Amino acid sequence: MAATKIRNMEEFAAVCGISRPTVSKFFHDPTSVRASTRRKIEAALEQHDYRPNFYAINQNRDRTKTMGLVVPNLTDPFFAGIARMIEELIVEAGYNPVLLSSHAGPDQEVANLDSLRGIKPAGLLLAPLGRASHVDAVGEFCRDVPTVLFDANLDGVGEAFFGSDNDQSIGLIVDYLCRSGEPPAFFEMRDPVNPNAFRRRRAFVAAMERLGHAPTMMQVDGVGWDFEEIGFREGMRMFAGGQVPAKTILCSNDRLAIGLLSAAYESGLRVGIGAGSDLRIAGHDDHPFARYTCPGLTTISQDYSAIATRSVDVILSIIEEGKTSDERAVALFDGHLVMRGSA
Amino acid sequence: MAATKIRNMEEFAAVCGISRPTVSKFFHDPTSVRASTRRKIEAALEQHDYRPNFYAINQNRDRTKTMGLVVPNLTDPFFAGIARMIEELIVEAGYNPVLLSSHAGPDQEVANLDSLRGIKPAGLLLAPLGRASHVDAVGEFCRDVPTVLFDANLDGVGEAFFGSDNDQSIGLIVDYLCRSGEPPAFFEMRDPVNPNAFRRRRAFVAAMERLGHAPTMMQVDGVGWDFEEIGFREGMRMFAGGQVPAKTILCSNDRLAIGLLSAAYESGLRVGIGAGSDLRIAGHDDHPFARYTCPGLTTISQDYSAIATRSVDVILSIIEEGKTSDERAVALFDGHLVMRGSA
DNA sequence: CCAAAAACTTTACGCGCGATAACTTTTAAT
DNA sequence: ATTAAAAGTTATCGCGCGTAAAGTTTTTGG
Repeated sequence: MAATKIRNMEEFAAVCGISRPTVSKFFHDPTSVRASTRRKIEAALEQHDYRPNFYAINQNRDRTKTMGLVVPNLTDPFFAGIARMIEELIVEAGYNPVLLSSHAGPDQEVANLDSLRGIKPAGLLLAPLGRASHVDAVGEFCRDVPTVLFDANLDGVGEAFFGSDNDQSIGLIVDYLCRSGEPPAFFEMRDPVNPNAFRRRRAFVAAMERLGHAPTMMQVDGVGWDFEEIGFREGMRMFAGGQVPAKTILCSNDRLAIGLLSAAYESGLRVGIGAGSDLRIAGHDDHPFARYTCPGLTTISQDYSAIATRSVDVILSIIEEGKTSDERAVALFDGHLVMRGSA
Repeated sequence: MAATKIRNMEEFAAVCGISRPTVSKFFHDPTSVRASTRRKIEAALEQHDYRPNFYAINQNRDRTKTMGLVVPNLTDPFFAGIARMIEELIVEAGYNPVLLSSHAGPDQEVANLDSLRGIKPAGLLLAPLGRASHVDAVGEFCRDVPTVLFDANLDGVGEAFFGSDNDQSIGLIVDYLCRSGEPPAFFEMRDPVNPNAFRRRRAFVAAMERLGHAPTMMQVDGVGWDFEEIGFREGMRMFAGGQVPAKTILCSNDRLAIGLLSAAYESGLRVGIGAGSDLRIAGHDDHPFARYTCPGLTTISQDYSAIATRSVDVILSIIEEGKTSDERAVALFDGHLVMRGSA
């Protein structure tokens, strides 16, 4: 590190012995300059730790090298996990991810997009709140900035959508549960905040009817994102006095199931598939802790990796090659059954 | 929304019927202009949705209105939770939080600080990786940007540190465990990545010796952040054949305990305080899922709220009032015992 | 070795805003 | 009503970089 402090690209170019426009080109794309000049610049870079002013670079750009990444709730391990995957892919592609969480609701979702607008992102990867989202506001943003939705769809919003096929996955686990024991009842929140809940409800009804069973719904009260608490509280109520309202319960998501399992344990009920068990409980999502419930939670694992990869691939190609097709790409990936002890 | 698109502050000022410097003042601080002109501007704002160019604003600033927030691992619910708390406080104070996770290790921690440097943040709230951190690089950053550490301390780095008093909290739970049953053995990773592990180890030894017991350490192999997996795997090994290496096990953190509880269950051992129980398991941190383990996990809840509040308060006062004292503020907050069924 | 192509240099302008100076108008206090 | 203080106006500069035009040097290929 030399004593001379470099203030701007002009000074740095002087140190390199190269003109400023060429240095500017170098920072835009190192391969666009002659190998010999590139070496000179890189040599100078090692001695003087200069970096172009981030704000000056972007001031006159319509699009920057930042990429928005907005998820419903970062404290939900599912979204934390997929956000991390996507973040890595974005960084690999040479973009700068800006991670925001809409946990406070649709207003914050819009606020997130609003603050992103000021940053002029090259694109946005958005897992919307879903039914609760202010679709108009989100849609308007998508008209200005290339956007790919994932996890939850909003009809016609964004250039593409990638998520899980709830019909397939719920069908799969309903099939399994019916085949291996009594048909399941469906445990969910009456008025859920999480995006895919309604699709799963419909998928459950469809799957049960397909198999010739009347669908039993267990819709519990509760607001917000504290699903474990809701599952636990309503479970305690259901199981009061050792009552079992159904021999098999399929939860709309693993976090509800985790609460329900805990309630069953507290109520002295044995959950599992063994002979002495009182009921079976299954979930959906393959939550990071689903392996460690007691017993382990039988569930559906979503293909996070496929969702993340496709989402990033598509947003990048839209940004870098322009919109190639008029069609809105949609792909739903299959979930896989993960059999553990609980069902 | 009017048809005329506003391109810059000049045009917007014209629409307002106000001069540009005054409009500039308004955006810097709305109360700094006369109420009548403020109304004019706000009226125009409702019709033309103009926002000052983010990059142009910050180009000539040494310090911006952004605040760095760097944590070791966002997929760890503990850090996700405290990050969210801090984020809210930062937003309330009128700053823009930039959230980064150092999950890939010390190199990424430095890379995070490096990319923050380009953004010229007003300050940084840093939960460092701890022992693994590249202390020199982190320290150098702190000399340029006001920084408050939280959760884990690095000696002499940053303007202040706020965290939990591991001596107090471990002492508290060791006391409780010794008083209510057999003295605990300490279950931890031999070479932990998480910040406070070593302090807790020392605190455990000290607490046991204070009570006149020989400290029993159970140090297991395993690398990375997948603590539940490590706790489960090593638990299964320990409990093989129904063996119980100790009647009471205190885990270095809840995530290890969650894995261990699961292993105990799988091994047919009954965890709890009841008469028929085989062993007791306790943790530390009051993980969001600690309530829902089977049985519920007895643990220590850290005072997240105090840590978050103080950290933000101090960084704000340093930024806005300058460094008032030469002393590096340090405060350790007490943990509280949360008694559940597991111990 | 020579011509064409590629890369580089010099010069100059613009982006959107912050900031200041010098001057004018409005407001508040006597 | 008078006057000083407060607020607003006009004019102008600078920030660090992108970018384009015109001219010069270096590289490449036959």
